[in-house]
Amino acid sequence: MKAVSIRQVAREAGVSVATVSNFLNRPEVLAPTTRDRVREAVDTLGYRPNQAARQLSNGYGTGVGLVLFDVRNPFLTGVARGAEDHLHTVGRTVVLCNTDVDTGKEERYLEMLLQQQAQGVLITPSELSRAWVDRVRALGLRMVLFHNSTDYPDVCSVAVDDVAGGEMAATHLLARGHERITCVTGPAHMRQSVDRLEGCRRAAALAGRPEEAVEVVETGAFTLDQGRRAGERILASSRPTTAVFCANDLLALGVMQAVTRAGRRIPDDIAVVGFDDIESAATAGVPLTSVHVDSHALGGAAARLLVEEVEDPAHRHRRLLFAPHLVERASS
Amino acid sequence: MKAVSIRQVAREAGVSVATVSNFLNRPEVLAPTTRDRVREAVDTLGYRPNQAARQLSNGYGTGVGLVLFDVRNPFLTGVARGAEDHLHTVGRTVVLCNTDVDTGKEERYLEMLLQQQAQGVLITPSELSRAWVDRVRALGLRMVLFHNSTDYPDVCSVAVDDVAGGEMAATHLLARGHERITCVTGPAHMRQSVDRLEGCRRAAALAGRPEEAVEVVETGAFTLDQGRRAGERILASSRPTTAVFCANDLLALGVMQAVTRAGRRIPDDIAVVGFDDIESAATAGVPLTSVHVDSHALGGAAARLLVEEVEDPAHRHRRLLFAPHLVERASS
DNA sequence: GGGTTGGTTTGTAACGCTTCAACTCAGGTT
DNA sequence: AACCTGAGTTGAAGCGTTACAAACCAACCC
Repeated sequence: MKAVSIRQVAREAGVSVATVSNFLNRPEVLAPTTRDRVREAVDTLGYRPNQAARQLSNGYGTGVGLVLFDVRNPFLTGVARGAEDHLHTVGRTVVLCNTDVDTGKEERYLEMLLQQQAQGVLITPSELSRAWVDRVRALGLRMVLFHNSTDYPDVCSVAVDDVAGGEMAATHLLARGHERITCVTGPAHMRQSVDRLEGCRRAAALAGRPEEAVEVVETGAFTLDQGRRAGERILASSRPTTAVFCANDLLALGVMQAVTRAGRRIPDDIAVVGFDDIESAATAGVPLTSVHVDSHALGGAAARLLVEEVEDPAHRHRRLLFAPHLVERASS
Repeated sequence: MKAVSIRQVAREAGVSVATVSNFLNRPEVLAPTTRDRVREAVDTLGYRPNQAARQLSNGYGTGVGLVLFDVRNPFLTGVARGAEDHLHTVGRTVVLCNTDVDTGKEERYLEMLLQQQAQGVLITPSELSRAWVDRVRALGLRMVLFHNSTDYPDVCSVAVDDVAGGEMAATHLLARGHERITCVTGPAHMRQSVDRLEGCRRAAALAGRPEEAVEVVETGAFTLDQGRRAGERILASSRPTTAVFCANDLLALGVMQAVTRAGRRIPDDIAVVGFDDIESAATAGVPLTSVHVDSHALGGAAARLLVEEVEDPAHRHRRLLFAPHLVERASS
């Protein structure tokens, strides 16, 4: 089962190996008759160029590292699929790496990708910093970050516009006639909490509502359980609400459970809007209105940026911000 | 930014390249002092072996193809993660490929993996047949299938024991005192429908119930919408039911929506059990009892089988069947 | 007829590593 | 003193490709 080499093809076609190599890489330089002869030889022998040899000679391979916190995160799964789709069409190969936000693992993966002479990495950086960026740069790895930060103009990155998302959710609720909005956020130090809340406030301001029109309920984590508790707090509040915007779908589902359990109707008594549009949002008892992010497009865009960086010497680093959109369902 | 080669390390350490190569691959043959000298040279120079060169010389690479219908399928996402985890620990690299059940795409991916001299593939075959297996074999690609079939004893495969799963779901319901069970299946030609139903029937038989104790409701697809319709049909039935087992969670969630909408209570009036234990099962309005499959373990097992096939000449092909387990929640 | 041209083709030196037969040499045997 | 042993080391031949400079050659020009 010895693989066919370029030399055998050359012999079969009665030409030199250089000609076969040209056939593979620059067919247009060959005389038409030669081209046909080589093509035939390739077909009859079932020749398959050896990627390793190619890479050794070229100095770089076709691999691209996809370094993610965890593919199981549905958002990242979409990103992975989007990246793979595009990279495949441009002849690249995707090497999947899960870091679990562990800088050690991340480091080892980058090291491995370097040995493979990967063309670059699409990465959710575990610990982004100037030093980190510089170090990866120094390794000679090109990269595109999945990260929402304006601090690194010398790296390409793609991210979601959380402020815009929060704004569209709140605008939607206000347009439905709700006077005030209760915004359930995650931990205050997380960018998502901050930005989505800011979008919410901006919508209120734009609609001419006073600042108190947005009431904040902060939770300790973006979980179902925390959502349930937030829901109970909201119901027990002295100033009842008719509209709740949650910075994430799990929180929203939790709030809905609490509300339903208390015998209140959704959306009649209380309208709820989430963020992320996870699968559970659509399949919930009362399907949840949510801010949807096109993770597939995001992954594709990252892939495109990387390929551009590799192929275009005039490449300029840039940051792509993706606008989400609202998916209206029964909960609002 | 020229990469350091083995030759430079050899010079730095004052030894031959063969010795450095030995240091890398069989350190135990070196004299301790030499070993230290080489180690030091490697460190100071920051040497990183070139994977392509290694592969060219060895005749095979470190890559393993992970060829799936679609990583976005939550089950396959888990499989992917499980496979990656294990392959990483044994120094392999995962190449992600999505086929969308398109034999053309699948074919192209296998071709590509062959050029990369991948060690093998873990695959959800788009169209399994004797001919297909033989062809992939002929290409010289080792493989492990994610497929539930006993027809190919000459290939390793891993799958879920659907019969056992159906049985545990039904046993659970019967143990709760339900006299009869309505089993909502997907299309009758799909293996999952058949096997899960069979498990259900087996449980009834084992519990000494008559055959009519299991009533079948067939649907056209494993979707939420079909579940809703099945639910309506069940509610409208002349022979009311108190327990429903659905061959998949989406069907179960649909049934639950129909039941709740009709003002009946879960689990008081009707108990529901699903299959797959997708995320939405846990986050549903009434958390859904479901048959859980450890996709991570499945992926890991497939990876292990492949590695064994590569490394152990005495390897025997085999089929691994994974027993699922029931996750009891509020719906039953 | 000799010279030029430009389209084609080719010989061969890398690319960086592994492997294996061959070699070295200190220490032990006879 | 001649010989053997075995641990440690090494030179060089690949592995399959690419790319470059050189060679070839038919057609064309003076």
